[in-house]
Amino acid sequence: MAGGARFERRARLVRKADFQAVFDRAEKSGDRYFTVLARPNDLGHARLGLAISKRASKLAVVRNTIKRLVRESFRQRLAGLGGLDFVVMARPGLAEVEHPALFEALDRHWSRLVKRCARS
RNA sequence: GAAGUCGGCCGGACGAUCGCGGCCCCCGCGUGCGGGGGCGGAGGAAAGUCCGGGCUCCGCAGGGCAGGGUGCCAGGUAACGCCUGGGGGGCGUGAGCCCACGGAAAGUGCCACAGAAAACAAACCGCCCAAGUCGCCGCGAGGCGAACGGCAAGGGUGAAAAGGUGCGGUAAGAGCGCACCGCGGCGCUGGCAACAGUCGCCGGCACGGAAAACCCCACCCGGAGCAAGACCAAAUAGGGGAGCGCCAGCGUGUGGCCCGCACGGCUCCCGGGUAGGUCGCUACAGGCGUCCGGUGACGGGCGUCGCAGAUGAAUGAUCGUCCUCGACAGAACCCGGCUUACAGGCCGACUUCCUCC
Repeated sequence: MAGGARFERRARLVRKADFQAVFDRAEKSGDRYFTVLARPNDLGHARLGLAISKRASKLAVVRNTIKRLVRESFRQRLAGLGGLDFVVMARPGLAEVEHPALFEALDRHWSRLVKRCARS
């Protein structure tokens, strides 16, 4: 389909070991909303893992909303992300921020991390 | 029309584009993936995890102790700490609302501050000198005074001071006596019962509060939980399953302990079980409609519908239009309750007041 913005299932971090690998050796990019970790894989496409803790918000509704927002951003940029594994963590206070601002912030993280991983 | 009480219901809508996970059908092949089509996809509280049950495993849940829960009566229910109806007490003009509502004459302990005294009563102020006692006066009869004497009516303290009011009574008083009220016991009547009664008899009254202090009484409760549990199965360690049998000791075993119970021996069989995966996993004490029984909770009959099943965890993002500008908040095995949160709105029944006819 248009833009090839599909996947999801295969584009997710599923195993505990996969998460651990990213946490162990990763490029970091952070701001006041998110902390994003990235690490190259050899699959030829990007994968996303979410680690939205209760510290970000104690309400399940809010955590779900954040996850959906991050997935949506990831889905739209998927084609340009290459073979990287990402883990996104949210910081407290996210709930009050407007969506467009969060999308912009995530875009910055994606492109920054893609550049850094390409260099190394 | 205004104020209020109770019960029930809804919880942004529509469209476009891009997406997510589930099931069914068709096609393709490399048999779990791709393509196409269709159907559905969070809540009234999904929440807190406070009760109750189903389900699963464990010794198939036996006896006792300990522990926990419940607590007016009757009914409903799978069950309950829930619901309905009734009784009692309290609040409100009223519709209605609220109540851990068994036992304090089984025992132990407690009742702050204040107060003399907080439960075998007692006596600070006060009241009284009739008898007895003491002091003073008098020849004497007697008089006056008093507390180490009598009293508990009045004052004062307190949430509460040992029935209330009146009359009699008395030195002053007191259920000391009487009347009425209250209280307790027994009976009778009504009610399944809690309980009630203008009822009768008896008792002058022996009954302060608190059981959300211990406790007593009655009834109930085996434990753990879907990370239950079953199956497939890399790695690693050596054990696991079935059948037959057992006197005692000892050991082992999900329950806090004891008893009881099972296992240990022999024979036969062979895989084991972490990562990962599959099942459990959604169909039901089910929803809706209707009729019947019941004051009601609810029960029964008939018809009809199929209503989320994820597992790093699916219901979203963007844009447009509209309106009364959108609260609290996200399923995780499933139900029944309770409790708590909640913008705004709708419907019905009833109460009080005002106005009009």
